[in-house]
Amino acid sequence: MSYRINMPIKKNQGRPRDPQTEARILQAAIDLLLDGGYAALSIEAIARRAGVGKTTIYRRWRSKAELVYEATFTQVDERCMPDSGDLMADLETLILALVDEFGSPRAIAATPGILADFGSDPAFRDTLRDQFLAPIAEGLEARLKQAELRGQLPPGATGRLIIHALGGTVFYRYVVLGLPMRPDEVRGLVQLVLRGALAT
Amino acid sequence: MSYRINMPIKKNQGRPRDPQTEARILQAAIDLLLDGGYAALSIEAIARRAGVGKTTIYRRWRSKAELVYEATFTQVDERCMPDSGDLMADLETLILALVDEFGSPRAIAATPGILADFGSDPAFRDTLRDQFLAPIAEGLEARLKQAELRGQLPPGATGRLIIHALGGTVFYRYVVLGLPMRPDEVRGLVQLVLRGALAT
Amino acid sequence: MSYRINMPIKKNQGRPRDPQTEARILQAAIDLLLDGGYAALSIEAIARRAGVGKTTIYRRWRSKAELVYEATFTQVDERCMPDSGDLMADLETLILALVDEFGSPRAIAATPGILADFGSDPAFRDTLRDQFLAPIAEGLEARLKQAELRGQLPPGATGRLIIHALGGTVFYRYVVLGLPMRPDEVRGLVQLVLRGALAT
Amino acid sequence: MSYRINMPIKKNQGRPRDPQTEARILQAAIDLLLDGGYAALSIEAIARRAGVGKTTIYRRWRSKAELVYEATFTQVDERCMPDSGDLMADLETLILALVDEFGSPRAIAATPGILADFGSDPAFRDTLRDQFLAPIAEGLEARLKQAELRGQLPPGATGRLIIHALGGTVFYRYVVLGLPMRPDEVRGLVQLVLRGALAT
DNA sequence: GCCTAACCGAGACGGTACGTCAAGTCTTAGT
DNA sequence: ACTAAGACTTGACGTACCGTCTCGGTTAGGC
Repeated sequence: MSYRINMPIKKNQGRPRDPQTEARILQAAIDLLLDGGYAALSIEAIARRAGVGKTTIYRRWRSKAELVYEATFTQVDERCMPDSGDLMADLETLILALVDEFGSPRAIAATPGILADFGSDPAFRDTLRDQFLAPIAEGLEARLKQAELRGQLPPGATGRLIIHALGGTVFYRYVVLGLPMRPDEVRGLVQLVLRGALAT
Repeated sequence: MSYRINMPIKKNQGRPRDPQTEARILQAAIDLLLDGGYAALSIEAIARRAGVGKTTIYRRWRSKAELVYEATFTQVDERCMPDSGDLMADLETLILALVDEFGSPRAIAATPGILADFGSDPAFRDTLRDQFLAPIAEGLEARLKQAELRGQLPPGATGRLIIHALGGTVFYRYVVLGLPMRPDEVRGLVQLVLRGALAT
Repeated sequence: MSYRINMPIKKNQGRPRDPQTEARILQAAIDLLLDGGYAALSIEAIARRAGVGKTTIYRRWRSKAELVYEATFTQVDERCMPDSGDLMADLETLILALVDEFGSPRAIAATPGILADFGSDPAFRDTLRDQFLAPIAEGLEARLKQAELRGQLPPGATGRLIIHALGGTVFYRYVVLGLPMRPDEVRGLVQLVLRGALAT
Repeated sequence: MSYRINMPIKKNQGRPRDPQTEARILQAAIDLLLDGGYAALSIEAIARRAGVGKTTIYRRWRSKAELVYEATFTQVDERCMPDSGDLMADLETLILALVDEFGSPRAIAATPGILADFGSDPAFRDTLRDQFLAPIAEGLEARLKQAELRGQLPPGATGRLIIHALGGTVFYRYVVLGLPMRPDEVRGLVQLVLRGALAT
């Protein structure tokens, strides 16, 4: 269910893992990420900085990408779709939150690298999609469906398209172009897409 | 102007470069890219397969990313904005061409890696933007401006947003999700965005 | 007195050691020694094969060398100098027994490694000399002294030299050259050395 | 022909190996051997001290044992059998030279480890036998054969036995017991063995 | 019938070294 | 000046063991 794999299999055998160790590793990864970037990041360096053996890292994460992913995106599961009744306002809130998360220095530093490593590994891409994006997308999709039923949106299969257009634009700005999005740009984007959907 | 750097400095001294060598290197890069992915690609392997010294490669490209970029995206400059008078049809044509290019196996294999390597190098990101994206974006922007003047689009600075929304969605589908876009999805996207712009 | 160290300190407190555990460990060591050699032997592997925790091994032996030594050479103390009156026959008997012990597959596999590990540890070398070689050497020396008194050997300090020549030749054949000694070669050796001593 | 393996195959292709590099590596190995012993020696440490990449070492030697062997025993080929007419004096000279070589601190530190590593590798043991011991043994054997023809030794196949007894005793003293041999002990050994052979 | 202490298995932990791979630079001989 | 080959230093890879430690749990004798 989790993107983490090396959970201990048997229940309570052996010395239990030190929970602080994990925090130290993740923090070391973030620190190094911020001052060297993803490419300059190595498991060795993380281990060195965290004061930890390499095995201790490999015991927990299968690859640099998974480790950095966990170090970078954490609040994922807590995010949920707001529902104020005003669809456009809710979408704006959601995208602003997305921008907030993707616009953080650590996310900017980490995302392209993670994407590249996940690109060659389908399982990892699924992880990303399921763990990180799916929750948002599902909440959003449900909200759109609901809006459709309420008559706020015309019926049709535009839901997925809206999601991809909103998410894609944000990704594009941050990952490809490296240009942050101002709040008014977010509002403009939501208006553009939502009006387009309404006009269908 | 070009992302290629190591042009011979002095004029015509010494043995001239073998023009076939370049082709062999690019072909080797493509071959290896297709069956191992970007991460499994190394200058050494390319040199080995092309039957070429490593120096010969380093003389021509500054990095793996630049080499792969050139090997992957070539028809770039030749593309231009169609102008049939029907804006929506023209946009559809353009995005279909973009999808065609991004959807090719070699582009799918190369893009995330190139992006990651460019992400940490601002100069390289500019290269990408200028060489690859700017020509499209500029043509598109001009076309939109023209449409605005013709009264086919309401006045306002939505041009850049439209471009980012269109490009971003394609990028998101191919690079992040790994899902190809069908022609009808492209048409849906163009309609969504354009109608949104019109409704502003 | 013994090369084994970690005997329980306090008398009979706590759960007593399971005597079978020791046997299982030694057996595991022998098995692994026979199919992988001394170098491929690790405490971890022994523990794994014996179904035992590593601590259980470290509680009993200080090092791999000590463990393997005990696993390999066991009948040592029981051997004693034969005394039939015929010195040459007795020596032959003794050396044949030595050859028997050194020629066993497990001894061949273990000896060079043990020697190497003991080489850097003077205390361990003494252990080897005292525990393993000294009993033989002493019995032999006494026997030679006796022969001297009986007039079967000329007086002089050749005793130790004889011992080293006999032991060294066996060692050289098995450890250095890896060539087994046939019984007739053993007889030849004893004759050579003893006649040499008599001719002094 | 040589125990070194990774000689360049093709003739004069590529950058030639720096001859000084080899010397630096061997010297580093000797230095570390002398103050830490064979067991504490690692390829990494040698590379570090020699200021050399690990690959540069692996390019030249297959294993630590081969490298140390070359670093330790070098004058091998130059040694030859003296022939003064006096067999016993010649043997004494030879064994004194052997003692000299095996008694050096570096040889004492290296030999047990080399032997152990060679023990599990038959090819390496052959190397040792052929490269190092065979030249001595052959010269010695020829000399003994000659002595036999001259009537200085009784006819018979005692040659090999004599060689093993002499060499074995020296090995035993240095490698197993760690006891140096004094010149008078060497003389005693030669006398013992040679008189034994004469008495046959 | 507890208590205490040692035993035991499992496995986490910080290390060190392994042998391999690729990076980018340099140095040959030859074109 | 170009080329192919390959030596060179550097540094990271992922794995294997080292010897120590920390758990839950067992097994005895002494109180």
